[in-house]
Amino acid sequence: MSRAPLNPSTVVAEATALADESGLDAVTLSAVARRLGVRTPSLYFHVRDHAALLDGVSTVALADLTARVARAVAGRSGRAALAGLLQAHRAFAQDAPGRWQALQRRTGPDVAASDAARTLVELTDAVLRGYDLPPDERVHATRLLGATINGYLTLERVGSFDHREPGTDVSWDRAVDALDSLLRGWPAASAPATRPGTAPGTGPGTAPETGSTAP
Amino acid sequence: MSRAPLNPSTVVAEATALADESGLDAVTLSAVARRLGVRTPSLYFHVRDHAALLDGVSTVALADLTARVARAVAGRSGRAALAGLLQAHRAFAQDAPGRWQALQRRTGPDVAASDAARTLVELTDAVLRGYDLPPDERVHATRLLGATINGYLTLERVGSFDHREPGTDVSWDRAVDALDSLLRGWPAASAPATRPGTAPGTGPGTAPETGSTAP
DNA sequence: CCCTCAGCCTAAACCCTGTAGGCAGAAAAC
DNA sequence: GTTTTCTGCCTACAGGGTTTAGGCTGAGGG
Repeated sequence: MSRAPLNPSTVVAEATALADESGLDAVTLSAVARRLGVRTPSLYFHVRDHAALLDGVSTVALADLTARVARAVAGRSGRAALAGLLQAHRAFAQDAPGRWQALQRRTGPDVAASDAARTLVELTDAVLRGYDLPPDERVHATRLLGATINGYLTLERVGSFDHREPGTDVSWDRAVDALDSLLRGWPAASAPATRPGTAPGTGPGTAPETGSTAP
Repeated sequence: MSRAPLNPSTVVAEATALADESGLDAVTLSAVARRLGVRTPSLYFHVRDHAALLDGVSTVALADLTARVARAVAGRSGRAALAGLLQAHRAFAQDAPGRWQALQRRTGPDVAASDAARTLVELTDAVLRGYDLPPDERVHATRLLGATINGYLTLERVGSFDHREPGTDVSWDRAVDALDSLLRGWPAASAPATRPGTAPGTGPGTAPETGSTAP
């Protein structure tokens, strides 16, 4: 096997492949170096350290997820868009488990500040705009939605749902219905003390509250 | 410092304390041995391996969480019980972060089959019985509830909510309202093909779908 | 007394992360 | 052409971790 020169994206791609095959815990510099046919210290020319390597995987993962979500919600609104959004997340977690795991960790600031992170938030907000939510409630709904997606996929992944019937596909369908129902009938805030400065803007510094992580 | 003889629960207790102080990743056999004033290999008389040590922490965590939930929902029903359940989880995650982390991992079968795990499911089901849910929908609601709790606490912990206002306490309150609203108005299943064998029993093999993990 | 065993120890194999310094070849400068 | 620079790899090593194997010691039992 002839050895092409390494570069950072090659190193990250190999780490990403390894993560999806064997889980994120298997991504060590040693293992990646072995797969690339070099000695471990040689990788330090291309990635700063182990955490930077994992941030690279997180970045790839975020771009992938964002692209999937964009495709899934394009041209849809209301429940169909919501279902698309949710299913994109679940399919991502199932198709690329290592990449998905890479989004469950606390990442460096570059990942949180990336364009993909911002796009993902915007896409989620776009889905929520199909529901008649008060503007200052949108951030709460976004967070709850992201929490639910992530929580569900985590529990599914670690087997928490394996111990009783029915299988998780049915519960997933029910969850989509439930979330749609919740968003259509989002409860009014009981306290009238709304703060004047809480517009749910998605400014450029916003990392996704919808499933990926931040520093 | 005189050295009392070690035993498995002492070793696990030290690991638990270390987890809460420095995070679950800091729990290595070496670190625990150092804190106990013994050499690392000496721990193998008391715990089988690293995974078993972490399972020990998970077991302690589960018992703690279950006790907290039991206290929080006792004598309450409806929204108050739900709020108590949710707040017990959140307080647990904040008071004992390492213990909480220990419940986010895939554990050995003993943890999933423990009495505490079963009790936790039963307590959650008891809370849900305060809502007018069809019996065969209860499992879906339980899973969604557990997913949401866990997802929220995870995202909060890794800082996903740090990037825009308002703070997460407000979103938490809104989430409690939202979940209460959802459970009160749980959507009917659209497909009439209910399977005949799907009674939502909480048999003794049931591990908690409400936040802890399974093998 | 001797034997057993619990509960610790050391030694060592193997793995990982990261730093320091060295080497070789290609490209740029003279 | 030669010399210099730099990229991109290497080895060596320090320091940390996990685990197995075998040894030692003191207490308890026969």
